[in-house]
Amino acid sequence: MARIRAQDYDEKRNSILKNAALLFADKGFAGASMSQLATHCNVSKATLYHYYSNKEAILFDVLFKHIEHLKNDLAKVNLADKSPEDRLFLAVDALLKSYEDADDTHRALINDLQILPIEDRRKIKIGEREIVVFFTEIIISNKPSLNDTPEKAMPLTMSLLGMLNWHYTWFKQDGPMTRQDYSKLACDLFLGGLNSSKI
Amino acid sequence: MARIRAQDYDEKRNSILKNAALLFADKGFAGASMSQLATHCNVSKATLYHYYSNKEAILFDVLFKHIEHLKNDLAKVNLADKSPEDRLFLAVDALLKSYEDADDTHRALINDLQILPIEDRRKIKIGEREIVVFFTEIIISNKPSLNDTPEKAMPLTMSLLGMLNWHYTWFKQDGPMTRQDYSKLACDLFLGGLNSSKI
DNA sequence: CCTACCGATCGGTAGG
DNA sequence: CCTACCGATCGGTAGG
Repeated sequence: MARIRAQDYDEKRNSILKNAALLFADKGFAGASMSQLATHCNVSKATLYHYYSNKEAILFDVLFKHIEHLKNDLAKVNLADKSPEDRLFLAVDALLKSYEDADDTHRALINDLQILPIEDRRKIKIGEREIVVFFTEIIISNKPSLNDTPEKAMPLTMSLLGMLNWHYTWFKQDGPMTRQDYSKLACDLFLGGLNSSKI
Repeated sequence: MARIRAQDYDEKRNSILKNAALLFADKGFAGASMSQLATHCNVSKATLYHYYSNKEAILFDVLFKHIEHLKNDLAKVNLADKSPEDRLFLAVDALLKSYEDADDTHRALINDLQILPIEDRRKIKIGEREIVVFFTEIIISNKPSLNDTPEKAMPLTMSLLGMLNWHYTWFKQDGPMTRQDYSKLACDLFLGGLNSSKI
């Protein structure tokens, strides 16, 4: 009989990731200590080193899985047989929804990515770029003439992603506007601008 | 005869602020040590404590002066006798220009503000809110009907500021597009959307 | 000889 | 404004 992993292996690993994201987001990578993380996870510090070889490996796993999660949620959206406008709305709404339980990880990505060694950083950046390309293609399907002015496509995509990625700084969970309301507003604003005479 | 300050007092203080912003932005507040900062400034660690009572006081000064600088640059823009569209463009362009030599400080503000104690944080937030109000008023002058739907004005303002504040993550100094080019594009996109039928 | 940890402590370095 | 340090805590690892 083959040896098996502890039955709560995945559960514990997920607890480490979740608490690490929270601590990294709140105190920054250097400000969050392994001791604090251990306390938050109700395990010993040695246990953390059983799951991860060092602190950086935890940060990498947090950020990498975050990007994978976003990519998965976007890939699940069924865009076939939809109008270009609907495709944009569905993608924007899926991204904001995917951020919903990942605000900590989102903040850790923005604040702490540069801590990682170049090679790890590159692996994260590749995933980020896939998401950018995903949105760029939808945007171009909404304005095919962008194929003639490719130098405009990137700044326009980053303008939309700027709106969405900045969302966490001001959005109030218990305000009058839901995340889906904002998806609609951001899409209307962006598409209205994209189709105006000046762009 | 009254005692005078060292003739290079301001120069040295500015060097501390500039190098601190760079280190905080690159390594995060906790990851940037006072020893490293002293080395970067070519002074001893004790000298830093002559200018600032502790590490947090340096962070506060970096962030507070950054906001003051942004507010000053915006206040200098002459908006009188300008069309609403021109007012928005001038304000957006002034903000992006003000960010030009302050990318480090901008990143420190985004990453490390929450490190500060609540009272200091509040002082920074007050300044940020003044900037938001400044832009909200210009946006409303471009679409007076927003006075009837005030719940839309804030998310719209934050959408514009999201584009501008996210700019540092993708903008390349030596790319084909200048900051002023992007000011124009962001304004056209935003105004086009603002004036479209859906908003 | 493995996996899954624990209490205690290492050599260095942090802010002050 | 320096050298010389401190109490404490850091990330990481020892034996069992």
